[in-house]
Amino acid sequence: MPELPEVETIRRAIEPHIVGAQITDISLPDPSIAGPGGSESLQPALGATVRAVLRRGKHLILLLAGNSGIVLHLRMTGALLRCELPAGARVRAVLTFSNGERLAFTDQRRLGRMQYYASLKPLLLRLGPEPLDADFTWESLRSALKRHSIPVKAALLDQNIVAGIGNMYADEALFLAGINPVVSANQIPANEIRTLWRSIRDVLQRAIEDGGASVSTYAKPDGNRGAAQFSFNVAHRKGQPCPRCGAQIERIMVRKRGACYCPCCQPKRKVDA
DNA sequence: CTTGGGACCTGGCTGC
DNA sequence: TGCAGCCAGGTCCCAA
Repeated sequence: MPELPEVETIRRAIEPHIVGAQITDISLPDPSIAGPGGSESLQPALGATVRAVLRRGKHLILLLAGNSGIVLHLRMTGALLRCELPAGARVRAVLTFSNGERLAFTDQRRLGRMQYYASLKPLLLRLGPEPLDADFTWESLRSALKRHSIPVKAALLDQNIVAGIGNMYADEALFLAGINPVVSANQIPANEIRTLWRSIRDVLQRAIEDGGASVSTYAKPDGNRGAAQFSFNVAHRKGQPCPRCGAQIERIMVRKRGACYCPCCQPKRKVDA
């Protein structure tokens, strides 16, 4: 599923091809992708020039005039392709540009969205810090987690606490930090939060370098698959051996979401060393 | 303010 | 074999 590394991979892949070009056509085979406003809500973007391609959390943003833009969210099964469409692709929207470029938004499950924002400010302010930016410090993570009694896994998925982390990378970051997913966010000692902070950044950075993780429908804009899934320690590896200790990886439900972890490397209570 | 639950969505899987 | 029903999970909305 597209999380921060997948969206960042897409951003880097399309940016050089559409910055400076005008949007000459917006076709919506599935108007519901634009939300309640339907096709008409995207009309203001017609003819506009793409000034930059940005990412904020899991949102992909085509920055247009002033503070306006088109915001895409791929949710579960969305993909953005500038290649030949695979057979059976569920095309929900097609953007055509003045330089001949064409981007197809495919989305099997129709949860994805592509919407025009006259001002991007509310969206940008609503989300938590970017985990790879300098203002995301371990102290800022500590103060955010201090306010929450929910399981730390649920806290990492909360886009207001930190933006861009989804189920896969939350599991991976917690594994690297040796933290059990059900531990309350405000019960984690400072030294472990520092380790978690570093793990979050390491996991995301490495996944970007690998072009994202293709575990289901995710593909890069050129149609190729990412490679980050080959480096997973616990995510999507239920029943397989932990790469660190060999114990069997378990899958439990945390707040209605699946969580994969190593019961040996991520104990609820630390044993004295 | 925080927390929890349901809704959305559909291909793939499970079980009768 | 056929099919009902569950499951995956990111986000929004509502209630407590």
